[in-house]
Amino acid sequence: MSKDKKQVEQITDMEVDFAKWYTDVCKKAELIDYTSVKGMFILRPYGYAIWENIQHELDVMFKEKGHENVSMPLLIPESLLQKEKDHVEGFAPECAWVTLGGSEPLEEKLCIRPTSETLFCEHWSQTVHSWRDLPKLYNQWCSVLRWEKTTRPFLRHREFLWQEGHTLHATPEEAIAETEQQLEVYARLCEYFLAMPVTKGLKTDKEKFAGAERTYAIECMMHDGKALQNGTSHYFGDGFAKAFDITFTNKENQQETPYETSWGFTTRTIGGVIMTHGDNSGLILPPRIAPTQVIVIPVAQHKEGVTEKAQELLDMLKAAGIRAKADFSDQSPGWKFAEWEMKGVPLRVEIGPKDIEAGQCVAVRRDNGEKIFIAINNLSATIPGLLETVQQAMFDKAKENLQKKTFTATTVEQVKEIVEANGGGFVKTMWCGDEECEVAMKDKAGVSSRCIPFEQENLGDVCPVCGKPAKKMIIWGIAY
RNA sequence: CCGGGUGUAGCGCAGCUGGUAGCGCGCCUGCUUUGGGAGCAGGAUGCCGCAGGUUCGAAUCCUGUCACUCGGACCA
Repeated sequence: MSKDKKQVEQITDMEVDFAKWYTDVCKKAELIDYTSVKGMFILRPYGYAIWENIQHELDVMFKEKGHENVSMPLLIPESLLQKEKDHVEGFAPECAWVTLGGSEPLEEKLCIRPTSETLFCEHWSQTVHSWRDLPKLYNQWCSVLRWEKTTRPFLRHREFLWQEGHTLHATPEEAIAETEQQLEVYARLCEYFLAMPVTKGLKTDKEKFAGAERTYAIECMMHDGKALQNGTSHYFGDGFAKAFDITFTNKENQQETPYETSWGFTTRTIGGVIMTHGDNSGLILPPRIAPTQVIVIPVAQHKEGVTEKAQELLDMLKAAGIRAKADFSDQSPGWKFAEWEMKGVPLRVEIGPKDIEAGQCVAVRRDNGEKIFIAINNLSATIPGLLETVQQAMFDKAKENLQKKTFTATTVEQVKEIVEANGGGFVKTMWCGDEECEVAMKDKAGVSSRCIPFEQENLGDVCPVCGKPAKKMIIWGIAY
């Protein structure tokens, strides 16, 4: 084993260069690949498998809450996009347009959907007539296009996969409840399945979605101290419905305007998983979402009985409902260890001649490297619990990191010092609610508002920027 | 979009005072190995990012362009 080879294969240490570490992991764990068009990424089978698992868990939760999946068109006529003023102002700058059909110029140019509110609205304006038609609880799995200036794997694609939920309700109360309910679904996905602790809250007016009355979001803390938003849920009031002339007849035979929501979750979160859990050996995947939960590695597989025993273990694990694979390739054991660590498989099971003789195998945890000897007879009974242990340990570790990077401050100078010392972090302060102070905080301390958390604390009664009475506690940070 | 860096084999790189491309790893074949990225022997692989220009001749010089990347702005 030459030193040079190791250096070639190794990823950059995250302490040396976190950004390089991140892209190294994305590429070397074979999650993603670049294409010849900026911001257009290939999700390779392993990366797509993670998305499929996320997709499945979300889809189950959506359907439990009564949502139905639909498929809307890719293209939006310019006139349709322009119906809601705030919405078009927010999205038009990053829209891509189709102006030709074959060789014929189009009469009206068509926007490649950056999001589909307008399409749902147009559809509902024609199909919703009665209170009996409500609520509409729709969801779409698709990709959307936004012409971003800076792109990064998972974190910012020009085309990205997501789901967008769109719902229509008879009352504001019902719509708001829907918005909050779906935020909880996202929080559940992050915390229970992805082992990422979240901070739930409301976006400021400055940061809210174009056209929304309220935007809720969940914010996660990455290993380097930067914040990542994972999922947003918007309450539109009746703004869109009015702009698109959606009305229904209520029980009293009167015309009313319904209330709308939308909520979205994207592949960006996979970037969040990488930056929350990964280490210098590569990816670490939470067991509940890992495409492969257990990798069986035969040691000295040319020796009599080893391959057969490894196959036997694999069959046992699969029979126990575990997503398991075995690596029978002719690479050396050391190579396989490093490779599957890179790919973040939560548990490795080694089986070699010595183990077979002892009637055992060795399980190694990806999250902390711990080796556990397991009698082969007990394998199927032991592994599920071990996967649970890993899942929980990953959440606890991420939570610890979140707590370590969460601070409170009462002055702008303090915010600045904390952020500079920690490369980011969540800094909680009071806030008067004025956008001017929000902008000033960005200028003076280099942070933007992340959210006004549901869980409020009393950190005093004045705004650190203007000194006027403060209404709310807000969280600041540096966002991806 | 503004500023810095980088594009040469699958990966990492050398060659860049112009003369027609090289190293390491990987890959393929064979044998020996196998508990932390194995060893030996043989073999294959290049629109030198792309497009123009200068020149007898360009990976090398000039212009443009595209992509990656870091910072900033913008954005969810």
